[in-house]
Amino acid sequence: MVSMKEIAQKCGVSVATVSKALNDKDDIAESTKEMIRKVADEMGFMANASARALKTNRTYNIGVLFTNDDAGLAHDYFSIILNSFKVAAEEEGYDITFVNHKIAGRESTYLKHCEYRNFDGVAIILADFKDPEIIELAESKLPAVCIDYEYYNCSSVVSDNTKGLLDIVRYAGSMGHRKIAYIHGELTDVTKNRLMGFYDGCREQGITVDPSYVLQSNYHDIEQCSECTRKLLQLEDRPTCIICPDDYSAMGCLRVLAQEGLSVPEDMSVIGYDGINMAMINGMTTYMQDSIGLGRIAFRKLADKIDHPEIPAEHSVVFGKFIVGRTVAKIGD
Amino acid sequence: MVSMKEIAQKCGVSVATVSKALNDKDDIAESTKEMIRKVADEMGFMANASARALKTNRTYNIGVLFTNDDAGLAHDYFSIILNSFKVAAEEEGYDITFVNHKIAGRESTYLKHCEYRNFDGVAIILADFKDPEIIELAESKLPAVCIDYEYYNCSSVVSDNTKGLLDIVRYAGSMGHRKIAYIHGELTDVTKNRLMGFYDGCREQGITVDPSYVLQSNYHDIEQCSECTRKLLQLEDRPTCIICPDDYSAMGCLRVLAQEGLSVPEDMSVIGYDGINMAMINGMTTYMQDSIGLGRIAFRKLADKIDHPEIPAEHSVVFGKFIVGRTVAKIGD
DNA sequence: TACAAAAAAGTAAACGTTTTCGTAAAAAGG
DNA sequence: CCTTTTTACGAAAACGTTTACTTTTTTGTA
Repeated sequence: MVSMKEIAQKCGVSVATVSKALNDKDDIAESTKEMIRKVADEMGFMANASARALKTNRTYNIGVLFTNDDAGLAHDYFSIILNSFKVAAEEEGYDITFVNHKIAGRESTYLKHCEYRNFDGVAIILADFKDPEIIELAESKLPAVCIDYEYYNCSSVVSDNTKGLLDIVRYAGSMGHRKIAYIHGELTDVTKNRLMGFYDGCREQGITVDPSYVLQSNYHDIEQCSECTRKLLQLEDRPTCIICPDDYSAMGCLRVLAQEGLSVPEDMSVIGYDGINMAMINGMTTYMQDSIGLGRIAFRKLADKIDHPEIPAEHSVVFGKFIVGRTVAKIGD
Repeated sequence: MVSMKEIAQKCGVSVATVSKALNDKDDIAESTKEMIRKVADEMGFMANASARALKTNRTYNIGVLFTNDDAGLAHDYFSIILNSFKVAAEEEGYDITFVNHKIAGRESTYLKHCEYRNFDGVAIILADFKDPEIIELAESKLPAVCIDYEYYNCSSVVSDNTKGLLDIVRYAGSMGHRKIAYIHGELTDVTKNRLMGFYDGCREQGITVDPSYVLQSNYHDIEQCSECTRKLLQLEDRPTCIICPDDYSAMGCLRVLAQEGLSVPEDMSVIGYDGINMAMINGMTTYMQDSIGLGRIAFRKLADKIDHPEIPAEHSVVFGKFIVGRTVAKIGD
């Protein structure tokens, strides 16, 4: 690896001059800069990020927390957010590195890992938000941004979950559905907001919610959602429309319906959530979250926080879009 | 950030002793080590990766090349490989950072980026293998491993593409199919091997391949695959079975068949490739690549190369598994 | 021409580690 | 009790940058 020292020698100037020339400082003559840049190119010079970081306390590297549980990077919804975050970050010269809790092979904490790597900031994209280690990280001094979760002094970007469910229920209502079931995910903030939207929507339509129509499953869990679907089918007074926690677990719902010989949407209407690729291809009626927007805005928030650590935490909401597919029937005429 | 200097002061020893104690060198008394470790813990000490890297020329950071084109990180097949690579790497104390060709916001090359960040090695997981920048990277001194592509002096891990197609054709043959179409991807090494397996299988079964049954599409391209499917349907003598480039683009094939009012598998059999989640859920007959194995083995190869740069490039093959789904009918009885 | 001001370049310390080499003290050997 | 070996630790240089400060050179002005 050729270093500034070698360039300095070849150019007959000091190392400081080389550094300043390559960083385009204004106390170096333009002619000297050009000469140095030319030689640096010829010699195939590349700065050393470690040395630079050591001196400047800035790595231009962002930590990303993305759990390996569940589908990990293959998660159909969060992987898109991550990709969009990555694209935005690279656009502005940041690299991204995954945060884990090992350092040099031995156990550590997420926060320690970030300190070790000197990340300029961290994005908590997919994680168990109740994990004390995650909380420690979010509440630390390190600039951070959370996706789909709000901590007190950590910026966040969340989807408009309340409106999402409201739109869904309104649509179902407009199609004549009065018996609407909602299989929701674990009771996180996201779910609570969606439930709020669900109840609001029902109230608006003058629908009294049958408590047995509201079931708890888990996000991204096909089996659980299948199980809940079976329960709904066993009810004396079946719903006519089932809202699933997300498009992926909705596959479980669809499978059970197929097994029971029910066709969608003729015998049962189904609505998903997220707008993942597979759902769109298969004509699922769903609420498409703006995952690309989520990732991009999350990066922006984080970059702002890195540049201006004094700005207070901000909580942004990103709006999605209701998608009319082929899984909801018009009924009751 | 508390540094070794502060610990040294508090302990009344030198910085060198602190470093050696924390790195468990054997010229430090056990009692001293314990004392230093205790104080370090109390003070919340965390080493500085940049400083360490500067001194040791080792970052324990691996660069991962994963293009943003196409689906990017949301790619149903490669994201699983990446995840498995990530898990394996983290297991052994490596971090992973994405490689791009920007440094501090200005254009650069992939190789330069790796030099800048001092990666110990690089994994080329999803990329345009004909891009000169990628070739430069693969052929460089930097320890590297490629997935699904072979360069001369770069280790690689590839899937058993020939056997994959052989198994597929054998199965189709065993189900009575003699008119088998193959929509393949771009003419890469992967495709060439698959074509070899395809022709081998046909020969084995005594099937003369009708040239109009072999069409070129692109991987992961639903539209192209739809288009090819339409072409096949227009043939006077239609095939009875269509093999698609991959499970994802097979969705295009299925959609066209549905549009034409053909049911699968009664009117047309369809076989995919990859064994992605969506395909498995939907009962697709396909060849499941061992993507988890691919990622894990790729990491192992890379780690070995990092530890022993002198070992020559190795090319490993990972075997997959044929999956019998519900998209191929038995015919001809 | 002389001198101040501005421009250009250099000096040296610092960032936080690791590691080689040196040395004092302790232990072992005779 | 003296010499040799071993053990435990420290001093200092080095990794490749950046940057505050100083020095030298050039330019401008009277």
